[in-house]
Amino acid sequence: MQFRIDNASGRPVYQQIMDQIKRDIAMGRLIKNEKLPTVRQLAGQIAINPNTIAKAYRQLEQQGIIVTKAGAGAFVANLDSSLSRSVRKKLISEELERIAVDAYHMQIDRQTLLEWFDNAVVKFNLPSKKG
Amino acid sequence: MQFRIDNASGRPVYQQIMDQIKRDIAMGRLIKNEKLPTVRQLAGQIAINPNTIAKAYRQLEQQGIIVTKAGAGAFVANLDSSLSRSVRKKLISEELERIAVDAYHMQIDRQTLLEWFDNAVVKFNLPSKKG
DNA sequence: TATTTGTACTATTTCAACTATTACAAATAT
DNA sequence: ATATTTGTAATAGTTGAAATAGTACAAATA
Repeated sequence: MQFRIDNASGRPVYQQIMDQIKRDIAMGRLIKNEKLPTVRQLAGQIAINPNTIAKAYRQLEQQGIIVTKAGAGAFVANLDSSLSRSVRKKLISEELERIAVDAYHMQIDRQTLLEWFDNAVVKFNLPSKKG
Repeated sequence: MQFRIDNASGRPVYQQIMDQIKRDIAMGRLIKNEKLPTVRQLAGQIAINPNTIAKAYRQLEQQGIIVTKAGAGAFVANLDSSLSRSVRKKLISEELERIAVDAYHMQIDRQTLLEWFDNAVVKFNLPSKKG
């Protein structure tokens, strides 16, 4: 598994780890029950402290995205969003609105933004309705 | 002008200020050349340090969203995105992809996400093509 | 039974965010 | 002119998250 950490991005390393694992799962590069790198492996590979990886795994588990077993390792969990629809809508819509504001100030027209949106969404395996 | 600061959100206060000003402009609540609250006014109203407001204004000016004149105040600037199209596309697309990943893990289907996207975009005055 | 694995804990360092205060130059009002 | 208001700059200090360093422990595995 390949990781790319950008120390100049301002984004905390443990969040970059989380981002990339979530992204790989969403793109189908990591599948259900697949084993993730061990905490110590990944810490060695990226050359950072094991605690930072542990923090990322801890939060991913809390979000229900991976399952960890002491002694065995960390594994991709089943999809199971325990958040209510209203909470999910609120979280996603806030982000979407922030993007719309940025698009306004960058003078991006509606059609172009929709095009970029489609390009982004098509990369991931979102279910279709009733799917 | 009304401001709402959430100290528990984890988002820095100066960014919350920026968010709300950018949002108000994008929604047409603040129009070109309109005067913003003074640094000291706003600091008093929100009960935070003037430096924090100054930081927000400084960055908004750097982004070309407002214009400031010492002695006069801060004003809404003309729309003028100096960023290249490729840079704008990269910035926006990265955010859109992050949302798509989150939507995947929340098991949000394509149609629903598009619907939420439309709801978000319609709130702001994005130009139409050639507009 | 020895090793590997995730977890927990404490201590320390680093840095961004924020506060507090003072000072200054440009714009404005009188 | 001159006093006031404005954004800006600078210094110093506080707070909290992020990350490092090291040790220890219990569960799973070989």
